[in-house]
Amino acid sequence: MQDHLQIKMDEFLPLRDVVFNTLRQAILTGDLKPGERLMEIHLANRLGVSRTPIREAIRKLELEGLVIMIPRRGAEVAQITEKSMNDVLEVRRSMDALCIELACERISEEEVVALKKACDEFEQAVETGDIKIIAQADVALHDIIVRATGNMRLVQLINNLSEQMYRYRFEYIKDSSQHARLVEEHRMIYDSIVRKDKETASRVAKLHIDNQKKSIIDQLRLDRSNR
Amino acid sequence: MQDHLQIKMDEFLPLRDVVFNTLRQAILTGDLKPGERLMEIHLANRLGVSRTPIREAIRKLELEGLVIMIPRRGAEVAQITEKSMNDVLEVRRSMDALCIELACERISEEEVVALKKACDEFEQAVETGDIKIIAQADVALHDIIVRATGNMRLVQLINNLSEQMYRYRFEYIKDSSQHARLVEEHRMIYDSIVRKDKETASRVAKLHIDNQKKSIIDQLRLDRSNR
DNA sequence: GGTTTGTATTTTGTATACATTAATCATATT
DNA sequence: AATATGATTAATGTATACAAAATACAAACC
Repeated sequence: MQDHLQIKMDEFLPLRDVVFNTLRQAILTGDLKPGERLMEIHLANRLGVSRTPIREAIRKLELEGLVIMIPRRGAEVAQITEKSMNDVLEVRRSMDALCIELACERISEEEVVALKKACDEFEQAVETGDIKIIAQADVALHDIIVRATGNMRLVQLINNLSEQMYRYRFEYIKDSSQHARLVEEHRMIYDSIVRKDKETASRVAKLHIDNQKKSIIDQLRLDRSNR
Repeated sequence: MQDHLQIKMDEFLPLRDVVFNTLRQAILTGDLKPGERLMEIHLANRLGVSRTPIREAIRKLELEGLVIMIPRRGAEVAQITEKSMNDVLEVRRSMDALCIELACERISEEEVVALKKACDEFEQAVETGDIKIIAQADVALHDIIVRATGNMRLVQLINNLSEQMYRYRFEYIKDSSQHARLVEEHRMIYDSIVRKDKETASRVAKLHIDNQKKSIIDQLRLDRSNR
């Protein structure tokens, strides 16, 4: 683990939640790598807190599937296998389709405007060529759709599933030959939501995931062979 | 909280997991009621352990959505609102459809046999008229289908969603006028899986949830008005 | 050489202690 | 009488202490 694991003090959150967010972020960004052990005293010293909040944070990470517990040996960052990624993508594909169908039914006028804006901003982001900006614009756009469902449980589940893909998504975005396709897909999604065309919307959403799948899995394989 | 909250000692599980399972069960069975506070010292005394494993169990229940945390006030059993139940059912409906479609593709010969057996056993369970036996047979049957997907993430997600419905499911099963319909639906599910007819299977799975929805929501309303 | 066994060390699992904040309740004041 | 206020109690948040298990490593043994 490189040493930029640092706690961001949020004055009014319990330490356990601060630690939880910190570790979660570290895992998602790859700062803490799969297989790496999370040793309590170590983390406690590094983050300048006691073991208690560390342990409580780990319990949540455990349930979230980001770390696995080995009894009497402690926690380590969960390995992402090809199988587990396929499982995630399979569910995500279906949930995204559900999201967009519900969005067709329930999206508000303001949200349609926001979605339009997000589409335009994504197009601009693509033009900058900056991966981080593009990824951020992509998240913002999808977030609008997910929230438009009004289903908070669904929001939470999608977020959890997205987590698992987080690290590997970048490779797809990096591939600039896909950018035109992405912009086009987003516009199709926008159009079909506006037209309340659930059929098309759902098809595009699934296609959207299918397109990402190959590069995510490739990246995953590459990652594994590099260890 | 009535006083049959008791710990079941599993020699080789960490206490936090034993406590987690105990509290989880207590919440699902309604032994711990929505809104009821989970006070650490009380629970610790009652279960004969210290606060530490209690707290760690609560962290997991928190992420699972079964309890909510109020800062500096502690945990209480999550209220199940009509909205949150609708959200759950909406996602569950879609996931069940996914499950059964995947099962069509991937179910093994042995699992088909097991599913047939589970169907028959459900029919027998219905004949006994015993709610608990029927509910159990129902769970067993659905479990086979979910597992037949081979998607462990999906299994985990469906289990989490089922939790939320757990308490309220019984009312539907109690209504014996629905029994014939249930048996019929199960047979249709079995048939369509054997024929690998994803279209029909998916439709029946959704219908299956839709049929349960009304009585679950009714029960929820009744539950709320009784407090 | 390889296996085994024993000891030291590390790490987790659990309990407890201390600090801080929230809730309670009685008393005083207007 | 109603509201404020202050002391008391109780609960959570955090840190630390202690016990037990796992690991690592070295010496003894075959």
